[in-house]
Amino acid sequence: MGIIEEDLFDLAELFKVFGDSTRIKIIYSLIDGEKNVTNLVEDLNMSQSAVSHQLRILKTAKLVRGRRDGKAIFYSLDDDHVKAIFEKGLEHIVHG
Amino acid sequence: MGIIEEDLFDLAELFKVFGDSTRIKIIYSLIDGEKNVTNLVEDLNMSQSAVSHQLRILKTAKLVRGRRDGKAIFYSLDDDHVKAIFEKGLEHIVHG
DNA sequence: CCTACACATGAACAACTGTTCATACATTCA
DNA sequence: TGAATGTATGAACAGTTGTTCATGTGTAGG
Repeated sequence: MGIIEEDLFDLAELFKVFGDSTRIKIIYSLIDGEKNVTNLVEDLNMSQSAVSHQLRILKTAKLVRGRRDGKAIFYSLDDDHVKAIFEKGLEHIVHG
Repeated sequence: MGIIEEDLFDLAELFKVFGDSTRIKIIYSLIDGEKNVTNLVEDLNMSQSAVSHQLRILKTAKLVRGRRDGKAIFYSLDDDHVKAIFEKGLEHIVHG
């Protein structure tokens, strides 16, 4: 497993996506299970626009994925790594 | 383990520190073991000032720690969590 | 002391980021 | 088709971030 400079760049980009309060709240909210945008807006108490913008960033980074059901779009964490990274970070917080 | 809003904020702040190429390179470089600033400057091929500025951020976030030996200051990862978080992130990259 | 070396730090500036506001797109139902 | 609901998106703007440049601090040796 040879790590090249590009991997380190990508890694920084990944953590950059985790490094925002709004996006972290979205990820935390989705650990419970999938939620649509309206649910998330209520959960975070933020504007629908702000949440949608951040969902797009999370989706582009392949951290969440969306599934349409009628008018609503339900988002969920894309894979188990997302939760794992979240939890590893949390460990560092609570043991600090 | 009740997670409150402040924890999520701190968590985002933590990932924010990981979310920069220079700092990720420093962390990666320190996985090998402690290094002084001059070593890191050569390793990253960046200005001493830029590296020092980022070291300060990493130190403030308690991700690295410094130990003076004569004129040099040797930096190392502060605890095992740092490496663990780095590696969890890397898993997501290489399986992408 | 004075110089050289190792590192830190403050100011400044360009680049980037996240929110808001307005508007557009998509789907359902009457 | 028209209205209502759910979501996405572009522009714009303030706030933040990382680098550079210049300078300051600390340590060892002569």
